[in-house]
Amino acid sequence: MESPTAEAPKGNFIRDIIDADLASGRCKTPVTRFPPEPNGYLHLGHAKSICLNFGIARDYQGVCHLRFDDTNPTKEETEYVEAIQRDIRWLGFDWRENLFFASDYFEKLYEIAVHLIRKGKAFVDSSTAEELREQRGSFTAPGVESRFRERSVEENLDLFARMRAGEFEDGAHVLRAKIDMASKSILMRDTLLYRIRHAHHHRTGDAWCIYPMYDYAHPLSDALESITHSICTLEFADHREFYDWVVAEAQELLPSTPHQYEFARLNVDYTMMSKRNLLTLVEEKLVAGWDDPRMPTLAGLRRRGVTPAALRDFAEMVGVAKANSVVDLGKLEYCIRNDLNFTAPRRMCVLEPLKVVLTNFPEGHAETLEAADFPPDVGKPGTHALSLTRELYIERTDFERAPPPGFHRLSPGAEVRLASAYIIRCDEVVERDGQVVELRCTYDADSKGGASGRKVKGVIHWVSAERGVPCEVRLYDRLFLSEAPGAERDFHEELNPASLAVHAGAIVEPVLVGDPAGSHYQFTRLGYFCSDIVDSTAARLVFNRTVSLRDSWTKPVVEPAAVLAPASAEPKPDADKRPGKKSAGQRRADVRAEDPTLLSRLDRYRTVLGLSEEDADLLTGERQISDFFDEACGVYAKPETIAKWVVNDVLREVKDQAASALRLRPAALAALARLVDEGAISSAAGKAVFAKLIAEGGEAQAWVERLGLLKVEDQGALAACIEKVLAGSPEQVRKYREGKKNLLGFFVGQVMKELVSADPALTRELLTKRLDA
RNA sequence: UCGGGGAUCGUCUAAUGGCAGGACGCCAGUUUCUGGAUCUGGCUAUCAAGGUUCGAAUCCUUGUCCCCGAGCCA
Repeated sequence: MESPTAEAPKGNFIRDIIDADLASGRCKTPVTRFPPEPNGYLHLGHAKSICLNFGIARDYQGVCHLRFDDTNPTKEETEYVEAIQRDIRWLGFDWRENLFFASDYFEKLYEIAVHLIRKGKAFVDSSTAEELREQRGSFTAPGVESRFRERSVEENLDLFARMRAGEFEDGAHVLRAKIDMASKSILMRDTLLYRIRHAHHHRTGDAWCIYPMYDYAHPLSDALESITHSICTLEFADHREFYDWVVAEAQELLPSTPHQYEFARLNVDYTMMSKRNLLTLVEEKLVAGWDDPRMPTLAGLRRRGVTPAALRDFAEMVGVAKANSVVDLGKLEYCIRNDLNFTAPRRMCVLEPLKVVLTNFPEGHAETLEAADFPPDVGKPGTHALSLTRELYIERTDFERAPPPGFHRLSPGAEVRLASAYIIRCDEVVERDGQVVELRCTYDADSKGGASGRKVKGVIHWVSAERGVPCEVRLYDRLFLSEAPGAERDFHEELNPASLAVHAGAIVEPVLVGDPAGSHYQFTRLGYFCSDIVDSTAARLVFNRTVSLRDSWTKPVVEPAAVLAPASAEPKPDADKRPGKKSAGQRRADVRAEDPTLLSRLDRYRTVLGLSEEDADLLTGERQISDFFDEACGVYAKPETIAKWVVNDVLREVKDQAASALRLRPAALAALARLVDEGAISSAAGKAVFAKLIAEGGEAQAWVERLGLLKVEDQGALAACIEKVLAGSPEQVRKYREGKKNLLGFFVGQVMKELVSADPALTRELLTKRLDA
């Protein structure tokens, strides 16, 4: 029960890739990196990335570098560099000696640029920004080549040197890669490498006036650091092609070849995660700063009282995948509670005090009680002293003049227990101007402790009026009213006006007065709190509510989102008149239109061979496929059978290679089809042989013999195998007989694993008979 | 419109041709000096349609929907 946050890493597709790379020897130990740009504070989304990258390094005995991607001097500041390091350390990760800056590589990057120019792979373009934009083309239209594209190497070298020397104004020239302006990917259309920026850099000062672009600097930085797995978010997937291009072109000057992998960035509902918008919140003073407890920044979460362990647990819980998703804020809250429940000592604090006088308690007397720091189920020792006096405060909301049904708290004549103390009964309600101002109660002096035998349904928190300490308590709600702030409209309109509620007149137990700022508590029945690391002082205690307790009594009255007027129903532009992508079917038709042979074969396949419309279409979309099919039919004249094999199995294999590159020969496929057709081998065995033919080539018959796949005629062997499998899985047999019939597949699978040559159809039949007997 | 990436319980995520599993959430009960925590039980999913296969979330085909991309930002 002690450490609920297991933090045992789940697998994910990136770890699968690393496992495979390790197994194949592509890399010995993984080297990852976390590459923030120092232009803002780290947030929840970064936490996921940090946990991923540093987590891999930790679990594989690898290394994770911290590298600042500081290639844009106009946006980056040292303040951010420091804050980022502080936040990563706080989260619990350590880059050891591996702290890097892209700006450390500026000289090397320049050298590589010169190398590219010499190779004729880069040129200085003197077009204006506007010309560049126009010439880039669009999604549908190719770009046009710059009129500066064919400058000589010498001229490029000269110009680039003078760019560096500061001879030109900002924007006068850029260095571009020379790739292909007609590329389908806009990012490959002579990608920009360097721009002129006469700006002061936070680290290199005024040493440079040309700065590399991300697309150029990032892959090279990875390569220079021998990063093995460069993990980034999905929106960079399009950049991978250029990433590979630069690394390949600069290979001679690089110690390694890194690879990029992309995962889906974290989104959390009711939370805005874009750095740009977060900066706006800060700049417009809509929040108290980057560390405002309502911010999703690590600094804000820390100040709010969220623990690093909770964040790590959360990162683990949300997983790593490639599908865009929006995570419930409730999951984060769960992780926070699940950590703090075991670590935050219980104290009592009254937010809205209502005075209670214990009429049968002696005036001027204080009874010292012992209160447990944790409830018994947490299993942690520790107590603290608590003073009970004649006058005390309870929570105003814990009293109801006319209690609703099911109300377990105080009401006229009702009894309730003061936590860690006695049971009291409300005898009299004192009102002034229709307001309840005081409750006069009597306490049962024999009701202390569980041993008294007296039980009441309600237990409420309280603080001695004489001994309690005034304090300020800040309650937070989500900063935004809408699930996806900024998605449908300007986020300013979606700010939650009630995101901060200050209780300036709260009263807390005196024991926590000397505790250091940032101490965590559970204020009983209210939630988890943390003394504010900025504003709380000994003279004036200030607490932030990190998260409330789960509450199965107070139902949410109004869903805050409901308050928001529906966004003006702006229909998505041409959602209905989307022309539809050019389908593969269309492409096949296009190919046939150019090739009369295919066209006539289409007709022949349908009419003479009697193939279905669909198969005939599929087989005539590409000359090589059609040839393959014809050749196979020539060897084994069963067109429908061959068509099935080609359509369902061969087509898959030619997705990323040409049919002519296949090791599988048409004749071999034909022979295989015949073996299956004639019942010599089962279709399952056929698939196995097919896989071998694809991987290694050869003849079907030879593989059948080598793998021992000839169908077993001996039913005795099969029956014995079935018995063995059933005996080995009594639990499954029981479940099957109880009605879980789809376990049949499990049994067939077991038998096939045991006896590869078994006929699955027969196996299934025998199995069914045996199990249903 | 072109290119890239996706689609599994309400949410997040597993299952790599063989038991659709876990977590959050929700509901009911248990228990409790926190209407907390615990424990027990329950809830709900393979985008659609065809095909291949003894067997498909997984392979083939077609279709639908969603996200990203035309900064001298990262």
